[in-house]
Amino acid sequence: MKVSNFFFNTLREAPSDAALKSHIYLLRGGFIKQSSTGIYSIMPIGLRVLRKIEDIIRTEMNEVGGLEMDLPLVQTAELWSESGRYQIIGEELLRFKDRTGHPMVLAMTHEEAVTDLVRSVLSSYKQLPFMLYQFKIKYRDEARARGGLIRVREFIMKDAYSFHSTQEDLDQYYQRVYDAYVRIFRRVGIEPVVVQSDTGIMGGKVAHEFMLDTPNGEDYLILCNHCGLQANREIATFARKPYQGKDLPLEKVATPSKQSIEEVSTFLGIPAEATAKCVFFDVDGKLVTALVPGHLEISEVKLRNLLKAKLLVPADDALIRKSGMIPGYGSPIGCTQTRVIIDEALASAKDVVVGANEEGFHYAHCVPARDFTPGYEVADLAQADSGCGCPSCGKDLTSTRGIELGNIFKLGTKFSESMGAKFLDESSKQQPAIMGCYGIGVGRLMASVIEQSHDDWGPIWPKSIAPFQVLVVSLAKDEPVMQAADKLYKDLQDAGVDVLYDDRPERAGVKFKDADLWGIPCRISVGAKGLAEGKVEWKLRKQKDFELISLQEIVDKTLGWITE
RNA sequence: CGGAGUGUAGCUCAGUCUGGCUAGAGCGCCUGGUUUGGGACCAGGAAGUCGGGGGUUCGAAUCCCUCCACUCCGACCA
Repeated sequence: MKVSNFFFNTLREAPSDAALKSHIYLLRGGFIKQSSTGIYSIMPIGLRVLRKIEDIIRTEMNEVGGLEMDLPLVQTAELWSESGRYQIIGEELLRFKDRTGHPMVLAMTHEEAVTDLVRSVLSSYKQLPFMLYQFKIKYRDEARARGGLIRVREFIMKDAYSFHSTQEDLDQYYQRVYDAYVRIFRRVGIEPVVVQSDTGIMGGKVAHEFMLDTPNGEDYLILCNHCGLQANREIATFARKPYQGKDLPLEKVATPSKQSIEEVSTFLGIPAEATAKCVFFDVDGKLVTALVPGHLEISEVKLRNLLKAKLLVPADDALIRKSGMIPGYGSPIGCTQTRVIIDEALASAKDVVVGANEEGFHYAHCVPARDFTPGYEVADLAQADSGCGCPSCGKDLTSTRGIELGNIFKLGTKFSESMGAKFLDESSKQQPAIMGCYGIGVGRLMASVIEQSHDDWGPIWPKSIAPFQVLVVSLAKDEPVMQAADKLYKDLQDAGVDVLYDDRPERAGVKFKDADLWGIPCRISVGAKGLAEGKVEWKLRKQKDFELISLQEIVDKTLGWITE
């Protein structure tokens, strides 16, 4: 491809609404154009990167026996009612009516569609197992798209679905996909952090997320640097260090207008760990009171999973007071009208400060096991944080942020059961297929590679997914230089190299700046000086300096570099 | 959905507070010339419903009302 024939633009300055490096360089290099919030057009050079990422994923999916197919983007509401998700999922699912007034949705994921497809074909265990996958537009009506391609509304996802006759078969296959995922991310230049994750509205029990470790990530990860345990903070378990004070009788203390943990602990001169944080939730219209040690946060995901709640939101004052609790001074002591759940750490804590359920008063020296009457439940409720104990080795955990690149779920029979994707087993018994599902956001992956690989001048693509592997630049308009550059371009093309040729009559500086913004990993410059000695300049994007290579050797050197 | 902010040329922005000539600059783009190794220079040129609507006023990019779009933080997130 010649640049003079290419449709592109590069920006000297970054648009002011881009904050992340990946967003800035995708815009400046002309890879993408924003159409509206979270919706982007992909320019030719950007599509070349996306396609190369897709090819890598496709190869690895085929490697584990995947079969590529294509499912509809527009689906009927009935399909989503069958699984129950039409009712459960909120506004993120875009609903609309077709011309006949029939309720429809834009698919945000394809479990329903694939299960519908499979149930129409599946009848016997002899057909199992198999895995179907696709690269498909998803639409999610995100409350807040952000960060360029990191979080968008419309995006291409590789989604894959496997079907099995036994749990063992799924377990085994799940591990194969896990390994394939690690290979995929390594091939695009990312060493993923794999964490245990919540299964959310997908149902199922086991799930992993493949994350890019970066301060710009929107997920929080809990890691143990000693034993290697890794989990999403939403579900990370940890070893408690319950506060152990003195054995003293409960004592009511005045804490006038001190409501927050910080205010109370400062006022009483005690550490935050020596308090109990009392948080109220509205769970399907009923008040649930949850308590964690004062220095920790509640994990709403843990609570939601525990309660199997559909809707869990912070309770408003009216609901709290109606149930006999006082906001800011709440505690389970003497409370009878709400369900009380306390974190494991509090169950064995001693001498903590809790609310007195009375405006302006707290209780000191509380021993929950002794004083929380009439009753309570104990659960893993608190969100792990750096400094908490590792649940397997006991050492301190650390916290970091990450971008979720892909995930894998053991779905089980959630969809096959509710939608009737069943088969006859060896003993002629009807069984629901056991499913797994596996996703990767392609555009997000492209952006993540830049997040991890760039310098002050632009992205640095690994050659596996670069828009072109090699860029040939002519540095002068005079005939000998142009002819030599033309010939080199043709020679490289003939040798099968994926090459872009900057044949524009621009100054060298302009071409070099564009080359950096395109991030093409190898640049070969043809100039008058070098040509006088029969040489051209060879420079890798990630290196500072170039070396002179003779025209006779340059094609072989390039081929050698490509197959390195 | 809460909080904060921004909307003037393709991009970056000035002008708005304190209303007043024909709405500006740099970059980019077009024409001609001069240049030619890290975003050159000179001359000329095209390009704007000042986000939309309504209002106040002799007069609105500027003041008021309202709607919209976009960004960031938070909530939410298969």
